[in-house]
Amino acid sequence: MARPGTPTRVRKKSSPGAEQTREALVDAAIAALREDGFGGASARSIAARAGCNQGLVFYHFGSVANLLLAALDEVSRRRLEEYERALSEVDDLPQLVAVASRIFQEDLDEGYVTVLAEMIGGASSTPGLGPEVAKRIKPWRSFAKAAVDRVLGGTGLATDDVAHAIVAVYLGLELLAQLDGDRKPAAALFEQASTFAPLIGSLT
Amino acid sequence: MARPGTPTRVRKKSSPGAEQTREALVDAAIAALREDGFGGASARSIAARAGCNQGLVFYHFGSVANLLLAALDEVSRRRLEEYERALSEVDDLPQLVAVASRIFQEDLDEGYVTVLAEMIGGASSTPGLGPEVAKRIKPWRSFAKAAVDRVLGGTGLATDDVAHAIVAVYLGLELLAQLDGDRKPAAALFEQASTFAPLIGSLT
DNA sequence: GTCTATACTTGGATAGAC
DNA sequence: GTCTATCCAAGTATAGAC
Repeated sequence: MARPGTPTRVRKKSSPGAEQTREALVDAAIAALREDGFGGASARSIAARAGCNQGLVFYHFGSVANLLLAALDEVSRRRLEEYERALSEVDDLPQLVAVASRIFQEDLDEGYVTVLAEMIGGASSTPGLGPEVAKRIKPWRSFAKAAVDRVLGGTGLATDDVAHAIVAVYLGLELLAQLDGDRKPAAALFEQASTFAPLIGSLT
Repeated sequence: MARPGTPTRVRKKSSPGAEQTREALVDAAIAALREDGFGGASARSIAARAGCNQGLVFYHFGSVANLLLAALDEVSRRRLEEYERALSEVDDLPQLVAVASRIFQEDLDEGYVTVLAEMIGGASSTPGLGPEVAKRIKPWRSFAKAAVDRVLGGTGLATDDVAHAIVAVYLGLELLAQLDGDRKPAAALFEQASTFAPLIGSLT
């Protein structure tokens, strides 16, 4: 939300190497996007979170936009790894909904989807950023399609469209949850979905 | 009425009246949010679009944030009016999907949902803006619920959750369409929905 | 590699002329 | 009511010391 209180510090003040600093900046950028949004993710605010100097943003990443893209890369890497792990347990639609529910809860708690949504929304005001963000969102969409194919494949359904809708719901629920500061409606929705999943599953 | 010697000046010729300027600024703010996003909607960029001076933003609205909220108000007013008109033609789920499809297409073409999504996303980086935006999004949610109730009411379904999901899909599809510069996936999704609507309708 | 200092730019906001 | 001028804060980015 809109910066109440002290921002999250992700690194203690010692004398680290280059790799530590890069990581600290990426983590700080994630935190900044999550807590202050795209507009609040400035070189200065990120560096303050990382406990290092503002100039290091440009030394290590060349520009703020590049650092934010690196943050998006990192979030994608972490989550898709977790998603793959979770998807391997899934065989049918009810299971998928249950797993998706748990994972989405994690995503909201950790603010990962916030990072996605803020980068997508923010891309419109930074020339050239859009295509780079799109490139990094693509794996999420591919994953969604793979998950849908796994449980609805061979049913003649247009899994492309279903996957697209799922990503849209994901982002939209995040926007609303962020706006309200309330994740309960999203949770309730997943509960509804889990009661309907067997029904839909039996239709196919 | 006008006394002799003091002709009533309806409007100065060289400069527009206050109301015209306000409207121009609001329209310009909508355009700025749509084309340049929240981050690109500065007092200077908006005033340039409106063809007037930057200082007038503060004279008429006090702050940029207030102008953006006025823009959101105007978008809500325009669209909800249109929505109400459209909803009155609707009696069942297939009709609702058809009407929603047409309206959503309009929303995308005119960039109305972009304004919503940008304001929601941008609110995280401007202290105090979140609650104000939430207040203005509420009518959209109420409308969605009313529409859902109209076609699914009395079926025991949790229409609150369904309406919440619909708003989420709406915002999410917009984010993705904006990112890709492509509205076709959203259109395809509505087409899918219109083939499934009768099926769901018959279930209830 | 990291820090300090600084040039440059943009944006929010106000004062005062017209 | 509108415009010009200006101040001030914040942000990007670079140079150079350590």
